[in-house]
Amino acid sequence: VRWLDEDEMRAWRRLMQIRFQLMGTLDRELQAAHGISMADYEVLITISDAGDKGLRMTDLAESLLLSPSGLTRRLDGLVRDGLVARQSCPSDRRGSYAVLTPEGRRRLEEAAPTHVDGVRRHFIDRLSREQLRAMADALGVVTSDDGGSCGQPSDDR
Amino acid sequence: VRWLDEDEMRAWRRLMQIRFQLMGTLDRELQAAHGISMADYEVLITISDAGDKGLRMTDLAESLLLSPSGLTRRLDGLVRDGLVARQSCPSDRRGSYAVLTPEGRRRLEEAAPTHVDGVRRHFIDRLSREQLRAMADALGVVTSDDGGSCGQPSDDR
DNA sequence: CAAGATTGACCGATCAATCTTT
DNA sequence: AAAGATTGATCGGTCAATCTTG
Repeated sequence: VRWLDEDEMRAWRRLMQIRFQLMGTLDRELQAAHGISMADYEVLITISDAGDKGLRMTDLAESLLLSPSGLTRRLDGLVRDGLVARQSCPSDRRGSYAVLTPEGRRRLEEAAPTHVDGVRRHFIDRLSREQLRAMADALGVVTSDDGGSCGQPSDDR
Repeated sequence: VRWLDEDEMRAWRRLMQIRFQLMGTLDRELQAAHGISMADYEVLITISDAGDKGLRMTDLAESLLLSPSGLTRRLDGLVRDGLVARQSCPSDRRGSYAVLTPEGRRRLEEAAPTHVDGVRRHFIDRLSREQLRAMADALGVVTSDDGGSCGQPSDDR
């Protein structure tokens, strides 16, 4: 076995570390300022990006890397709080769309500046433009084509 | 508000993506080959790194970025499976040490090559040495001094 | 039967409360 | 009292099973 040398270990350790630290920080800031978790924010922004007609449950689950049941339950909370509504699809009555309520859109628009500001303060603005590009390129190599196990929440068995 | 431009968005999105994808892949590979989750592996390796006398629960929880109760429960499983033992501390009878059992050490030594191989295949070996150093440097800037909100001093060097 | 979505059982984490020892 | 660790309640996620529609 070829173990990790010092450079390799440093890169690996920091990647593992950032995953908790950065998300945790952004989550706490968003919660404190707007009472919305990062998980909720990601749901809202994903629905919003899909346009006015909303998004199929299946597609939403895939975007969020969530299992179908996981999505159902995450949506339950947002529906209960009145930020999202389920809207049944006329052409295929099996499916349903998740759409933002006016309240949901309002809350998202309130929260978005806080979120972007957090991403800037804790990540983007700490790096030079060259570092940013290098980072995106490197992460792109890593995330692309991960042996077929990427994307789907439940996959190879 | 200054929104994210294309480069910035790309870096941010990929960082978010990798957190699920890479960990998920390594977890599945480790599970399939040795029946050990990444979570378990991290416990074992942390105890192992602490040397033969083991590690106090509190210190272990801090290393793993886990709450005290979370650690108790994670250890419960490993103790039940015979990989870790709790050993009460003679000088302070409130505390206890987590130590590896011989079986635990054996399983860790079996799993380690698989783990390192996975880290190489899915991350390290996809990057050049320059990319690796740049990535570590950039992540170091991000992880260090995150407003003090999330314990753990970064292992900067 | 297959596909979209939900439900039941369970797992792993957290906070708040508790028990023991200092 | 305060500190180390565990326990009870609960939350958010997964898988397997289910229900409905195509």
